[in-house]
Amino acid sequence: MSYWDDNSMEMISSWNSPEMSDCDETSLQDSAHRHCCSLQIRSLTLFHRKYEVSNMFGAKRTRKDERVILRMECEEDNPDDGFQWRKYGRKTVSGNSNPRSYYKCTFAGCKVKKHVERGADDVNLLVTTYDGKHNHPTPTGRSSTRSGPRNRSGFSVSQRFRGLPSSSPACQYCTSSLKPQLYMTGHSKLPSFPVYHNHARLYRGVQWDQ
DNA sequence: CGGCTTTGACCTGCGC
DNA sequence: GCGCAGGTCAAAGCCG
Repeated sequence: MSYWDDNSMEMISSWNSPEMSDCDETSLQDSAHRHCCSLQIRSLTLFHRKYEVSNMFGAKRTRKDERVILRMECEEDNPDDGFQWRKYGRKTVSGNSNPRSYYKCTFAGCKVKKHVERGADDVNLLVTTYDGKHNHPTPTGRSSTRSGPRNRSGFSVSQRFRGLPSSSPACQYCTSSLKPQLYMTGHSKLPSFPVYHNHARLYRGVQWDQ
């Protein structure tokens, strides 16, 4: 890998196990697979890389300390990453007919935000951008006074699969070579380009299994 | 009733 | 300085 720090080491070791697959319709119906995927998304939140790469798009935007962009295939609009988010906005951005949703971490005092959007040419491609650094550990469960999970959009698979063990058995679907791909980190604001599945490889700062 | 999403309006930063 | 686009706010409505 061309970059290195303690945090990234933690992230890399987390990502290498277990395998992440492309979440096709069939595999997403398997609860073990969905839980497996959610664990790996959670691992990504441990990754905080210092700003160190140039902005290849030439955009001159205000820097923020931490930004991580995750690209993956998933049908969930808001897949579980281990934290609880509250949706505060939704916007259609130029170049992408799919709206972008904005979320804030609901933990008291935590100012981490993220936004999620679908790929312009592939609705199964989910691009999640994290802004900031959590100042609290990953909650063990969703803090909610409600007795049961809700079905409305924005709630994660973890609520539905909370009963699964934290170390789920090997996932039968997680054998694909396609992994969720972190393709840009440390940039302040997203350049206004549509997220095309076939072109994302050009923009990634980090590519898995290279 | 509390906490959530939705959604239009507003704010702000950047490019020209 | 202006216009555009991204990001945020907040009221209204929904749901358990």
